[in-house]
Amino acid sequence: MPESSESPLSDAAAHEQSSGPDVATPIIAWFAENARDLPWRRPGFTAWGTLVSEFMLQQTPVARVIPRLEEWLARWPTPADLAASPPGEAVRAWANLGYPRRALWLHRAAVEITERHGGVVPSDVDQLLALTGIGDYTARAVSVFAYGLRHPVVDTNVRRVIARAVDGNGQPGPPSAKRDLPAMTALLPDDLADARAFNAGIMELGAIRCTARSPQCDDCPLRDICRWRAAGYPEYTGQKKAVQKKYEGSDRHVRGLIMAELRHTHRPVTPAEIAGLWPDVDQLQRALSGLVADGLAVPEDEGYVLP
DNA sequence: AATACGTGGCC
DNA sequence: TGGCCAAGTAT
Repeated sequence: MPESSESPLSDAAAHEQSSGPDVATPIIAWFAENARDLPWRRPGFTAWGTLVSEFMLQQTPVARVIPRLEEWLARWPTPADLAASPPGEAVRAWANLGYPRRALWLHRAAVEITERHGGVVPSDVDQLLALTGIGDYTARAVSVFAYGLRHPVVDTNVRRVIARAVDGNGQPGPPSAKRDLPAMTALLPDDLADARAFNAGIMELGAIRCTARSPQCDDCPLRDICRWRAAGYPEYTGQKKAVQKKYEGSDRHVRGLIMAELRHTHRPVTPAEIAGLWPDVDQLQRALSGLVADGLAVPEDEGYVLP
């Protein structure tokens, strides 16, 4: 009799019978050997640091985030420190990370954490979701990575790995909490530490091996069980992603020009200076109004300043 | 549900 | 060159 009677099936293996091959075990093992050395994986990294990193990582590449994150945490080591600064300083420190509303939202979240949670980043997903700028991904990421709670964490990397390895599709369909969370839950190990490592590992796999454009399947821990690979990498036939609009000449572009100007000075930016940023007066006015409406620019006597 | 929202690197 | 992509959220 083999050792199966003496070594019971692991939790992960137990899922196998109803849910296909075990995805978690090879990913956890791979992650233990291949995890990048990133700031938020350092021992002693705080929950606040995790929250800040997750805000910055929303749609912005890791390499661009790291220097800004380190500056940010040196300047504002706690939520209360950030809450005590003007929001405009957060926008300035955000620099070129893009989507500067996130800086405003992060500042607002810091105020909320200070007021509602005594300055301690909450671990509860629903309390995190109630904070400004925190959605389904970030709430779970903070709860899991900062506090070790057991939840599925689903980002674009995770969705892509599951689409390929489990569903046999080259790309995931449109994001859907209704489908994405159950799909990840079905793969999640029962053990707390394993669940955390699996969440981090599958995200890392999507980020550095199972990438969108050039997957390195020969070095993938799932190469023997990946359904997309087994099927010969069929073209994706599902719903196409909405085409990203051209940036050059867009309203976003003009907003970006104005924001760069506001960040680079502590003096009000005059209407004349703003007028010099872009030839189309109507578009410039539209961008400026939008920024004021968003709270990123504030009109003063002399011109516009950060909040 | 579709769209707006920055900035830059990569092939 | 230019389209695609990047740890999403709010509306």
